[in-house]
Amino acid sequence: MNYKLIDKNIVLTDIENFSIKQTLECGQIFRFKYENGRYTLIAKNRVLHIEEKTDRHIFYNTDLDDFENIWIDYFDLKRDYSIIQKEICRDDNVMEEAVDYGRGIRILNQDYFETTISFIISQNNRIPMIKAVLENISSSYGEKIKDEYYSFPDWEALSKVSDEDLRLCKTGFRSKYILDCVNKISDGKLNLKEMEDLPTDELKKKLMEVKGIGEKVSDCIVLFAYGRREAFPVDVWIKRVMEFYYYNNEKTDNSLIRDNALKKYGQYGGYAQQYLFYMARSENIGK
DNA sequence: ATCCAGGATCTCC
DNA sequence: GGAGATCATGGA
Repeated sequence: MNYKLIDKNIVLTDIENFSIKQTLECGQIFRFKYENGRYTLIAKNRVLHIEEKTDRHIFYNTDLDDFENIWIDYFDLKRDYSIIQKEICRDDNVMEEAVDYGRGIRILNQDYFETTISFIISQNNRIPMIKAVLENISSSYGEKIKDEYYSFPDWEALSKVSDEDLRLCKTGFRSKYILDCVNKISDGKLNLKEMEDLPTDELKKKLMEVKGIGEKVSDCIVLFAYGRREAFPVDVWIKRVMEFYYYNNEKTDNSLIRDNALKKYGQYGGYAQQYLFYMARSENIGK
């Protein structure tokens, strides 16, 4: 990896297995857009513009301090993904194809609260709708960063919002789940920061005490926010693509799919899941 | 119009 | 502990 500051922009070169397009569009994050040839990401209370060229990425209007102290970790740039890719592709032709398809995916290290609320909203919902709801919540209850960009609100800001008002953001039946999460935090029954040291199974169970967080949503939260890369969320896409390729096109219980994946991919389950999800959804496999 | 979406809960057995 | 209906909302 090589990076340098040129005119208030960070130019990143010589890095393998990184694509901002694949990283943002693989379904792990919702608060971004693509416009005029570059991505705009809202995270870490900042607005970041990123352009991807064949031999480099350009991070606009940032500095070395932010890049080194925030974005390298956020984009998981220090990890060697070639080891992971080689390991999960062993005796697995389907995974080879999936890795080849999404080789530039990095699993982000996202904010606990925003990720929790985001994946509560994700249940029985579509990605464009999830993005719209999160934008509604941010512009209504977050703080203005600059221009039309707002931060995602913290739990204190959302604790002042009524169920009725939250529904105006198109959360639908999920508003009561969001409020249950916020209330548990304000009551001290849930502390997302303190939970970061728990073993993964206990962390998952603790999250699942919140109404609206089940097995799959909990898996997403621990994977995308708490760095638990062994987690293997089984959603409709993973279910379809795995039934198609690994289960002879036969209906298979989510719990069985997950248990088998945990055994097969071990500490790399989350990566395997993202490669499969990205390929399946991008190519409409199994649908 | 009917079905479905990065599911979870509630009810009933 | 498993099957089935239900939950808002909007796009296909």
